[in-house]
Amino acid sequence: MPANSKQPNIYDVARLAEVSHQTVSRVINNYQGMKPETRERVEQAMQTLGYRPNLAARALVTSKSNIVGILASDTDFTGPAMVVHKLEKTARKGGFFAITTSIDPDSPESIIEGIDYLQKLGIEGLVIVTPQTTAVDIARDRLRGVPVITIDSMYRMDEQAVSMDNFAGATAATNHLIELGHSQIIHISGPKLWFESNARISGYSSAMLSASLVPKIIDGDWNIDTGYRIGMQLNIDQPLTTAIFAANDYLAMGLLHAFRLRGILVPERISIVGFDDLPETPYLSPPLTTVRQDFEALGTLAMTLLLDTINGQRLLGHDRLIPELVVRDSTTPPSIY
Amino acid sequence: MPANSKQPNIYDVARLAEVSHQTVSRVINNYQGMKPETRERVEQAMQTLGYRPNLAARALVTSKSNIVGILASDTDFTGPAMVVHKLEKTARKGGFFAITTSIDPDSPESIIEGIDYLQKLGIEGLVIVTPQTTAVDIARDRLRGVPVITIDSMYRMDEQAVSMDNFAGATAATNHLIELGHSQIIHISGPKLWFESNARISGYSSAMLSASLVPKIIDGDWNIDTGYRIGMQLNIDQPLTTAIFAANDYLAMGLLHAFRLRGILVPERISIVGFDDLPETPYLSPPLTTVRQDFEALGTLAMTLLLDTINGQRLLGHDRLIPELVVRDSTTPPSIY
DNA sequence: CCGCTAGCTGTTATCGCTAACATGATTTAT
DNA sequence: ATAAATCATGTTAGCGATAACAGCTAGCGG
Repeated sequence: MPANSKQPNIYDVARLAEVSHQTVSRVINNYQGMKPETRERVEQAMQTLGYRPNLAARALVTSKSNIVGILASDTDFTGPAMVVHKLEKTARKGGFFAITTSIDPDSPESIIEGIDYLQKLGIEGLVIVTPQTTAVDIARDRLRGVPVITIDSMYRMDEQAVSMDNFAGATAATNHLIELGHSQIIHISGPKLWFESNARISGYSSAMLSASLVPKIIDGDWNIDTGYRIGMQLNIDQPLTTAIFAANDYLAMGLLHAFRLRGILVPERISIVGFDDLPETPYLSPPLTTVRQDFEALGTLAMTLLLDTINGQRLLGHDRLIPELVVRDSTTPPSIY
Repeated sequence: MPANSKQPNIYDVARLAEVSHQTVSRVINNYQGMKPETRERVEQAMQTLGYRPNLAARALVTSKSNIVGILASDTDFTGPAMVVHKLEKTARKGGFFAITTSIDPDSPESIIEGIDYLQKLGIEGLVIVTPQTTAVDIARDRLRGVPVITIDSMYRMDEQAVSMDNFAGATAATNHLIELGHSQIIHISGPKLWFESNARISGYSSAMLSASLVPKIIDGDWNIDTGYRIGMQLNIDQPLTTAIFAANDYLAMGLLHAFRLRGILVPERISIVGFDDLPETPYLSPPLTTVRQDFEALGTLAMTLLLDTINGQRLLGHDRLIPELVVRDSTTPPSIY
């Protein structure tokens, strides 16, 4: 095996098949209008030589890299991970390579660095999965001419984006509590810089106001121990609170744990709703009422849109997925006292 | 901005800086031994033109793609996600691009497809994060000459790999239970095809046998509802069982929930140990004793090794990380009855 | 004051492929 | 039967970079 180590190229194939290299190129590119017999011969030759087209050479001459970028935030949350996974799969199915770069969404430098890195590769499109506002602007500014699509940016409807309708999800969660008869409902929000947080806050507030109730928001983030800390400190008697809508399941789990330690019964004393429907939520004590998002559909949709745009088959638009309320045992009507 | 849309190339820079294109190339490649003044001039020109080297052209002439592949399994578990994340970061820091391809680890075709896909790009190295045996062999067979490194393959010590010592982790978990005084300890395993499962089974069995105890293994997988189902069905009285070592935290969480429903007290009646240290494990009821793995270190280490090998600075070897037992409230000495 | 050696910079060829045009062999139209 | 149109394939040039070597200046010793 050490002998002729070089990878065969298009000329080697051409020689073996006794055609010109251009004919080989035609076979590779599936050109219609050549003798089936010739094509056969070329394919035979490619087979026996184990020929593989050199993408760098092709990229050089066509100035098409066949690569799309994915800019994802540092976090290891399951949602984004599933989205990224589907993005990659869909890209591959569409004949593209997807290269994922993770960034620290709070550091503009990190974002710029990530985008420059992708740009070096000559990406033909970009999907941003960083649900944080600044990345999009930076990307559009630096990647002129390259289609950029965002996942989730509900409150900037001008953007080219695929979004999970967090507003609708939050509304559904809040309305569920309202319909059960709760009137003192607190929302524990996610971090302020995230698209999702804001959309959920809006959805919650809107539902509360529509029911002539007063929104009350406690600032949080996505972490379980934040939920725990808030749960340990929160005074739910004054003013009397009977329900909490947490911005994600981790917060809800932290709350559950804190209330368990404090002897506050869920759902008897207080109802809790989460958001995300993590795999373990049905197995919590009590099983958590939450909002399920179809991340896989989100990823597939986003990449499909992007590829269609690259291929000139469509212009980027705005598409939206509606999450679904999953009612479990952590919510009941408020008890009478 | 629509005017001269073309990206500037090395010749444009050369013209502006009044040097030859080769001199520009020298600047790009940080060649030592040119007049600082010339370099300055060239850098100036690159700056004003917004020049970016074309990687495809470079790859073509150097036959170095500067890309490494990551082959990861379909799963969305946090552990692998963190590993992949660090792999990418480390690759980027080392001047490489990392392209992740997710595969279905149970389908050889999917593996072959993924590898071929990566090979087309001309990857210079590959990290396999599919903790399942077949992928490695396929990769090595198809990617002759390209260094391949595996994450976790404890039981094939000949391989070039970085591994989490699941055997040691499982031993630690089991010994912890033994030292507490348990003698009837069941292991609920992960899926048989995974490296990790087998290593944990071995570690458990070995610890049991060393203590002259009889191993008892129930086949499971990684899913929480499997843990739940097993927990609902398991007869822990006959023979009397006082402790369970679950192959991962999800299984443990499923067990916890089932036992809660059945009124079986944890840890009073039965102790439970998990594996992984998911973020929510400290907040379970009771907080879970588990085994923590430093996935980030694992990813960093693996990619560092791979890049060093590509750069010819080292030969791939075998490196190993030891996980750490984290004792919480779900384990106590067996109660006397 | 000449030639030789460094020290910089320039010239030419080449990587593997596709685009654009050119050519030869057929077929069709008249 | 002959010009024109069609089909299948071949030829040439060039994408943007690096490699390898060539060439030009200085500075130094003799």
